[in-house]
Amino acid sequence: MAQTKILVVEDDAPIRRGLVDALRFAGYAVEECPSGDDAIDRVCATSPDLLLLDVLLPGKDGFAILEEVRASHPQMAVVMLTARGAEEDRVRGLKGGADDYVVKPFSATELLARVEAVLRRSAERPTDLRELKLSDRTVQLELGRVSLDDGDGHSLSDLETRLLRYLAVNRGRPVDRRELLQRVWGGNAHEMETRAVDMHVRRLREKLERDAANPTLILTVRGKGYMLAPESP
Amino acid sequence: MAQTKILVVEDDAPIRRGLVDALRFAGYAVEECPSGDDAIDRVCATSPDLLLLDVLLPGKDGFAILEEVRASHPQMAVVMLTARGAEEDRVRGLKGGADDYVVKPFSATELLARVEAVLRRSAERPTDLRELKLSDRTVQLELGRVSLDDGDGHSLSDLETRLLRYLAVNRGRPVDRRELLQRVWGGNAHEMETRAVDMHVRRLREKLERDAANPTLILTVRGKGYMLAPESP
DNA sequence: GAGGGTGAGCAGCAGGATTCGCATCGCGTA
DNA sequence: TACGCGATGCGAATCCTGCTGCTCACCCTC
Repeated sequence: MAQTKILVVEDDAPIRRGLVDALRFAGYAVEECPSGDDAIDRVCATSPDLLLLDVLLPGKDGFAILEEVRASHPQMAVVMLTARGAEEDRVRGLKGGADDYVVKPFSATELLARVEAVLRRSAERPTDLRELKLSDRTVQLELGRVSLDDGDGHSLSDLETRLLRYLAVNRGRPVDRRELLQRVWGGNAHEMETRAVDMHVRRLREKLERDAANPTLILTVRGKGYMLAPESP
Repeated sequence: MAQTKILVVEDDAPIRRGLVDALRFAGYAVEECPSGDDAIDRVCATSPDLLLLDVLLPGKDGFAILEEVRASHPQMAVVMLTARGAEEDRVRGLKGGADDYVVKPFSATELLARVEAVLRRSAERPTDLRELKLSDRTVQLELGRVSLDDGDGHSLSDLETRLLRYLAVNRGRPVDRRELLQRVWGGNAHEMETRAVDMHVRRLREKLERDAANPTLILTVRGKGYMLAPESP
């Protein structure tokens, strides 16, 4: 595989310098972008593997950029740089769909550790899921069909398929409704009710579960979201 | 790291002048605010590292401001300026959660000494705690999860997580119940029973301790409060 | 050592807030 | 018209949180 590419969006020149040097030294291909307003264009132009995004930027701020990036690149790995002490920034960042954050001032070691961890996680996600085995039924994800072992099944809508695929890719981890909206719906999902997710989970359950009232495949984790039950061995 | 930022809230122009000059001279970035009514907004807008707050202000007084600031920025370092002789103001200030106070009239040297001391203390508290290792279990403060090394664990409520974080940040020092109410609960916590703290400590213990009846992690220091046991080497 | 006073541990409870599930409706498109 | 999709509203379940009242442990004084 080609060299991993990282785009650094940071206005402060010395800090940017430090970031770029540290990442280059670690073997990454690094692009830099000093302005928040250009960030989206640069993301589209370079399509990096990971985006390192400062929260405090002149012009468009980090959260706005994150939102736009998520709309067009739902899968992109994003690490945010937040100021020390700004607790709520971190929460906001993570809720907004960042994969991790690093607190300024940071050590190069920590930065690299976080970046590597995020990249590893995003690499681990299987992207070529075609088939999903759930107890006694099989879902053909590219065809959007559920087939039961004992005969026929249902067909899934496009959205349902994408939702199920995302849950499958993150199998065993509860996925937040907001994250689902971000990653599955994409686009203008931020202005949607999160309850829309519930509806689709319900519809999925009706097609997948043996007893939709007592789900065993798509579990709800109170306060966290939904989770596809881990594969039983 | 960027310059340390201090917000000075003081109505008397000459005194404010003196404060600002002294602090600037010492190398701090200083913002000033002449009115008590704007103070909160300025705090939110500039998010300073330290707030220097006069008690006697036209409009909203220093204590009211302190209370509001504590509600939204429980970690912020606050030094109060009190008039000479107003003993009870100092007590009230410290009980209200100020970190220190300076008595007017003051010398620049004394002011700087106090400011530096408070900043040093608050710098010692790592604010970007994400993970807490307690003997054989790990607490993920971001997610509010306790996981035992040998399998599953519990999830912590929001309040529990904040409480534990505060104890962790002040690890090894017994923390007063009143201080906990101020810093963890924030807001209108002063009209609460301090026993509410006990309750939550108990609940934390039940989730954290191997034997909740004989705590080894969250220790009670009689007459002082609670303390997170210092890291064993 | 006895006794009183204070602080802390410990259920249990109840109000309130969240969160979920579900039924239903309306809208737009094929 | 059928279908997919999102919004809305309601009820139920669940959780969080602080209070009350009791007991127990500790400390101090006598």
